[in-house]
Amino acid sequence: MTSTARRPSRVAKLPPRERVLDAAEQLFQSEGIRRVSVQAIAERAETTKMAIYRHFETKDALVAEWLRIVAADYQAAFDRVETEHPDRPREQIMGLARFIAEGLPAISHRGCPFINSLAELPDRSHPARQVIEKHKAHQTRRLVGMCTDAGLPDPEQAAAEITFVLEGAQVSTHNGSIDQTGDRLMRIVDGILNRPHSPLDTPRTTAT
Amino acid sequence: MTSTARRPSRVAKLPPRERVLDAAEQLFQSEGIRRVSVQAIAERAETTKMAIYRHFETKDALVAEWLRIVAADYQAAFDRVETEHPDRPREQIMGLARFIAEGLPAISHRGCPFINSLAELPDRSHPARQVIEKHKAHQTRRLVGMCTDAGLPDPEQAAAEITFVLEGAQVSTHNGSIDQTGDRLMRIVDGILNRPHSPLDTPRTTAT
DNA sequence: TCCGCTCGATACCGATGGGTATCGTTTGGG
DNA sequence: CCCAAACGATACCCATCGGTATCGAGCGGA
Repeated sequence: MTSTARRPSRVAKLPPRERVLDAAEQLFQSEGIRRVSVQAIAERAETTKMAIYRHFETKDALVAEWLRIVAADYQAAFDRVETEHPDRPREQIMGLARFIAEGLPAISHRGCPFINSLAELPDRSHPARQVIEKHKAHQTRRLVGMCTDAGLPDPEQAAAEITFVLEGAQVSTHNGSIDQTGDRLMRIVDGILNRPHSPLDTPRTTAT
Repeated sequence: MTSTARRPSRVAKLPPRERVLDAAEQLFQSEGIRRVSVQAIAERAETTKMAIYRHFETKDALVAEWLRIVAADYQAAFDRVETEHPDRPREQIMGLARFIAEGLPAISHRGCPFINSLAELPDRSHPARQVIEKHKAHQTRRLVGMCTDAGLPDPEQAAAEITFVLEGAQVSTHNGSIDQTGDRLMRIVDGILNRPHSPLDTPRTTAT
């Protein structure tokens, strides 16, 4: 999840812009956006506020850039499961579920960055919001594609169900209302993929 | 969801404390907690900041009180479906799902108050956090009870799945990544309840 | 060598916001 | 009728925070 492997994450002699993004990543994730001041980011990045404003127009721009990076991490996860399980859409989806499930412990204190940012940025005009919406739309499209490839009946509905479950698992992990969310999540997704789709049964509710 | 039926919601000649709670409810829901100043609440309630601080120790206490009210609304929804469908746990659960599904359009701009508050209040020690956790735990307990009564194999797992789906539907509605979330949600919950439980699969607690 | 860019440091500005003090006015119960 | 409590209004204090201005030190390239 928080992609601690992307960059050394050890603030060292990286160029300041990278150090700032590293620091922002850590602080935004653990403390939230609005609770973290630019000053705090500067200190954590071992630089100054001025240096930050040389690289980013405003704090909002920095937030948007951070979310772009997080989105790229998720995209990378999609890419990885696709290359690891070529032409095996079911295993690709299970790989995605595992990616989320394994990230759950890391977000148990603090939630999913997208969900949190959505709550912290009510303005739809905020640049970060557009990053999120674009990312989510792209992710949904890709998941629907996998469900289609997996031969699931009504792939859009299946993608919706998987999305709901993935998001919900993160929320429930965050508020601690349910235990063993990782295991439960894997079992649920497995159940969705291996559901016996009785051909007589399907024309029940107003399916598309 | 936002329970516009609970109180007149029309700021009139209610006692100031009620007017403050009304105003806080509307503003916190639509704008978020941290973006709403006490001053703004006072203006909306047609009173002053001082009057607010006569009834609430701090802003945090007001936030907690607001969430207590929201939680009570949800509890009322539980009570309602139980009395409307006595001894029919499946219909009770469907009623809950419908309660959430019908609330989705109202939260399409802004998300579920609990999820949002969780994101806005990272401190586990915040009084509002304890309200949320207590409420979520209670809700989970009740849902597990319904699943048990419904004779579902592994009721805890079923309750987890339903919870995930309900939370996820709210998140996905908020970020707009999926369309027709209400219909999809109802179909999913229906599928969970009417799933053919293969008798070999789960020799678990065959609770009544 | 010298020019220009980036970097670091500090001080500052203006706005916002939580919370308090004060004072005059309303209001309802004994 | 009278008093005390609650109310409304205003002004204020102080901390935080986004963003800016300035100045001097390093540093790479021509």
